[in-house]
Amino acid sequence: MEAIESEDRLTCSVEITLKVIGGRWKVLILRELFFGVKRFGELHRALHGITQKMLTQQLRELEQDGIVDRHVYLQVPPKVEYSLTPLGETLKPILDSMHEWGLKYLQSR
Amino acid sequence: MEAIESEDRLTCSVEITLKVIGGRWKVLILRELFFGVKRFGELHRALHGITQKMLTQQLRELEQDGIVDRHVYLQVPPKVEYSLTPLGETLKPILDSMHEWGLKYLQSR
DNA sequence: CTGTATCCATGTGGATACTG
DNA sequence: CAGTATCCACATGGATACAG
Repeated sequence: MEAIESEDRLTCSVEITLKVIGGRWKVLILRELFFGVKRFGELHRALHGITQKMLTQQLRELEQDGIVDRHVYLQVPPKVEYSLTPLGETLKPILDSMHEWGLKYLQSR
Repeated sequence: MEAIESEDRLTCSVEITLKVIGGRWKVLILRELFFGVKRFGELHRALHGITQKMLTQQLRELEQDGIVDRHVYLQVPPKVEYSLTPLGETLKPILDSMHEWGLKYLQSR
């Protein structure tokens, strides 16, 4: 799952949404960011098992897709904060309903 | 994306939902089935570019996940109809909101 | 602390041919 | 008509080491 490129010709806008949130770790990253602003290290600790490469990669894609904002503090040691953009916030109802559906799905099996 | 196995230990129920609908062609297949019962060949023609293998594979996974129902008519030539299960129908609001979000996303860029 | 760079294993999806 | 069976290319994701 990579960031959405202009060459993409997705036939269905559902696929657009799926491409934005469909990365291996993206919904987990978004869940953390719904709680508030997080630093790189905080995200790294919160998402057990993710590698630095993957975290960076997924964050870059979310950034390119306009979902998360990256704020770099020019200091040593470096400090980078990630937060949801207004567009990113609009994903919350969808993620919530997917959460609800997932729970019901598990109960029904 | 494969069917959900009992060994899966997904930390977040959003991921469950994503796993069910996240296959390469699944949301497109679901869109067709929201219109009503469809035969294998109808789906094959509707989803331009999908191979028989992929269509079969994605349908099997949706079937295993309890989303679609497969009805085989014992006749020659064979006839197989696919439809949404009640559980599958409950996905419609989510797909609808993803559709809405995708549209707004495209407009905002 | 917050990343890059490299290399590599695996999975996912696709082309093609064949079948009950 | 509705599939299976092979074979294969590429993308995705991960381990590890290194860097500003």
